[in-house]
Amino acid sequence: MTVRLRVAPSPTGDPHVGTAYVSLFCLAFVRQQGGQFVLRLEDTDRARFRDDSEAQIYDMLHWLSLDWDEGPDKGGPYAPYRQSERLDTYRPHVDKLLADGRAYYCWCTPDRLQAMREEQQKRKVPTGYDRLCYGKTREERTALPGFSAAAVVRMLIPDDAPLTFTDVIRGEVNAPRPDDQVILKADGFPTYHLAVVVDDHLMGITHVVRGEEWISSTPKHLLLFDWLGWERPAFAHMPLLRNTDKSKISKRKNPAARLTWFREEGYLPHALVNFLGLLGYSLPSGEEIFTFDEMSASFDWTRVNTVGPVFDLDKLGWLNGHYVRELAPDDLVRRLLPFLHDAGLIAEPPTDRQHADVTAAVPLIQTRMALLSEAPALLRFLLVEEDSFVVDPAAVEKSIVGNGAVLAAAADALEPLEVWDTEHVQGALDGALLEDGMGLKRGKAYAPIRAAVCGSSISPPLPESLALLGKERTLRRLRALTGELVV
RNA sequence: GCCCCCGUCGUCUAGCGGCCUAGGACGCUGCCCUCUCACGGCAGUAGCGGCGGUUCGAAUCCGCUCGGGGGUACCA
Repeated sequence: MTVRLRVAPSPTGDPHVGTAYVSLFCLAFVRQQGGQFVLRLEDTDRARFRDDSEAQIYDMLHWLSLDWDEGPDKGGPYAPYRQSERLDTYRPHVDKLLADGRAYYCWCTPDRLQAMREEQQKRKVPTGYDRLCYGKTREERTALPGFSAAAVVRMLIPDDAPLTFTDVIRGEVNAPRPDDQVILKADGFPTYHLAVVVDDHLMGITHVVRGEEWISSTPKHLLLFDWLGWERPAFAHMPLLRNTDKSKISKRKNPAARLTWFREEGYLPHALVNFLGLLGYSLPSGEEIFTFDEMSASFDWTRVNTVGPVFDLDKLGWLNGHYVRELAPDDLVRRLLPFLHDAGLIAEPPTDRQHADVTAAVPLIQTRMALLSEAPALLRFLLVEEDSFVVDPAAVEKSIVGNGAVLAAAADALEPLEVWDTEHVQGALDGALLEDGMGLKRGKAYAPIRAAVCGSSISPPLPESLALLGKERTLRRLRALTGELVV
């Protein structure tokens, strides 16, 4: 029997990091077992529906190479994969439950339900529907208060509803006793609870993998599977990703809750995948740097933790830096180009000169960034339009004031160079400024030059930087600051 | 309020009764390398929430307690 798992995001806004997290674990298992992974859109909430969300979900999962075998975009034997297009498939099951006496119509208004809950809370009893509508015809109900013309359908939860189930991550789990849950809304759409059960069964899903937040509604699903005469799937409730304050990760408190944020900030997709695999999970080998295939090969649900991990950006940054350093230089160049363009440093597409400059400079900055978005600051001195070049005032204050003589000496030493490369530049500089020249230590000598030419007190190695910059710009920047600042 | 889940360094984790005076990683601190910043190398810092049991022996099992989280919707 082949394993079939699914991820079921709701297109309600920016794709959520939890979708990628759950997808990764599903896929690790599916690929190991040779099963299928289904992408299903749970778009039954018309109020929160966002039009562009679906395309973004595809985009981000593709970016992460978390690919599905069946879905709304690629079809499959159980199409359609959008719940909004499956409305007809839910209705017969509702009718069956109604006919079997497992569900009933309810005409209560939202106001009445809210008042009822408030009153229950005041009395310190569990909140839940009071079954005012149960067993009544529409006509009988009309006479009572809080009547609404549009009816919903509710489950009739029996006293002996099963509350225990086996979770492949947690073992035996006790879940709370459910309320008479609405399964069909007044607008004719099913609620998540009905739709998920019907679709999971019809699509042959063998393992329901979802966030821990769903544990409390699992008994409703159990009941539905049983009532409809369907075999229950296996359940795996993943730990919830957390904000720093331990609350469930949210877009409001944490930029990392939005998947698009990672790409915008210059994280590498395989770094993010590796990091997500580290949250609530560890490989048997103890290795922390691993690929999807390595994770998949040894994947085991029982190794998934039950505690919700805090999403630690520091560690992700370190991992990203590791992967940046591992990139082939031309690959890094390709990934850097969009960031340099967004910073206004290069054209789109880049000129040959710009492309050559970036290619030559990449080896100098590869160990100097954790995120791709840090590249513009590192390469600004090289790529900026000459008349836009400015020296950071803090660097002027710190390294240039009082060192005009060093700049002048450096310019004089570089001026006659015929061959302009790292070796010759460094030779000229050292000859003029170190023991055979001004008698300075290299650190002392290079600081003002670095500030004047690179515009900052931090830069890639100096001789290499000057070699890339070229003689003309180097001398112009040195001369621009020599005169007025000599003490 | 009611119900459920969970509890090892600041963070991610290893541990599944003796191998633990608790291991690794990130972070942080110091040192080395060094033209700045990084990278790299080395060292250090810091934890089994608490209290009772069970046991010859508990981070590992049980109970209570405290703490955290989630659910409690015609949202998913």
